[in-house]
Amino acid sequence: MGGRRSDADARDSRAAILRRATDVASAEGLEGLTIGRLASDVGMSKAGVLGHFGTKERLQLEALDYAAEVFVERVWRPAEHAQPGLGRLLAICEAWADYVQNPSFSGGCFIAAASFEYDSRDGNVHDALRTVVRRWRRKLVREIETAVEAGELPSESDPDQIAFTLESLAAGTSPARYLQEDKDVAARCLRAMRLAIGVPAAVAERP
Amino acid sequence: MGGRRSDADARDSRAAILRRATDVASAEGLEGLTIGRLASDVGMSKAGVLGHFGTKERLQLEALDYAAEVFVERVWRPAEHAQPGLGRLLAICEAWADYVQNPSFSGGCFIAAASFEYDSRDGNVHDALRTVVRRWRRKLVREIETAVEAGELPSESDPDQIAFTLESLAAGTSPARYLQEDKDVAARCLRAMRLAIGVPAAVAERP
DNA sequence: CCTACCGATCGGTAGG
DNA sequence: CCTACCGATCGGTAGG
Repeated sequence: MGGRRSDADARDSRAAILRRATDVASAEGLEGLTIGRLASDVGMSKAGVLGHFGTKERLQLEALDYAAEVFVERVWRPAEHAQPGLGRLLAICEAWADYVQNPSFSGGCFIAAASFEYDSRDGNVHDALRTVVRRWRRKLVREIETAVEAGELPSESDPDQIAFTLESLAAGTSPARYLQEDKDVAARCLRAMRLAIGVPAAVAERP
Repeated sequence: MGGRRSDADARDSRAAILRRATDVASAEGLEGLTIGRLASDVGMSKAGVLGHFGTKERLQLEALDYAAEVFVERVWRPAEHAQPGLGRLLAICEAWADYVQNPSFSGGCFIAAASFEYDSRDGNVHDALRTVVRRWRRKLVREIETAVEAGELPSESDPDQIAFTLESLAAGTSPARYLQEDKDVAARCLRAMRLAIGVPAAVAERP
């Protein structure tokens, strides 16, 4: 044991650290991450862990990037090939509601948790988070606008308002999973999302 | 300086510690609270601060109690004297949306932040939080039921679904204040709440 | 990638 | 309510 291993091994252990860091942070918070705990989790020394990232902040930023990739994979990817407009928007909502109930990290949606943790701090993590959240917001607004332009949603629809509501619903649903007795938050969340979008009855009623 | 002061003085400094603790925790998290920082903020020694509460956990629990009282004061109290049913429900939503935009603590709504922080931990703080959140949920559901029974809302309304949606909206709106550019989250939140309730047009359009 | 270490700070206690 | 202290742990560095 000890000493530098091959580049491939180094990449593997780096990835393992990052996965573990993201999972821990989803439950305990990005600020609650500690190098020492992470080191013992992955069976390395503190210096070994820190060597991959330099500082705790860089580790936090990389964990955020990783979580953002997972979010895109879980929420955007399944909807990507649906028809642009209302069809894709509803596919996004379905995947999103499913993600909220069945998240990829043990503490729930990392992005939502980090948003709460850093909304009133400043610094590089706050800024990076803001960028991630805004990018997603723009994607949502554009999809809603497409649906309105295609006549799939009423022309009086307010895309910014709808995007705001969808985001609030997805974020706000998270703590209900564990803190409440709610059995099927995905169904509840999706129902609320459809109402907010103003889905025409014919579409809302389909299986 | 030094030595035990009068009971009244002791109560005052206890209250000052609690106010400060709640404010700090709203921004940095209940877990991020430290006795040392709190002590220097209020101009006391660590032992002096801890003497009032015994342990950090008791301090956290008391901060939660205090924040819950403030929440009731800001969100329930202004609506208390409105007519039971839809009138009171809408008054609650107005006060709630206002509270989200203009919270009593510098980090935003303490309850929402703590819900995220503790949803996937366990322990006494988690349990206490769960109690607070459930009590509020029941109050909401009852108010919605009253409105339905009075014929102010459609008889097909689902009180649990509506209460769930209102809570998710209020909680999820919090991070939008700082993390997004959103100017008037109170108005957006309130609009989303009214839509979720299914407020009859005549009521929704009033000033 | 390790051992060995740094100063700072953590929650909490003893004793007054 | 203070000073003085406890062992543990923090993020990070030196040196190999």
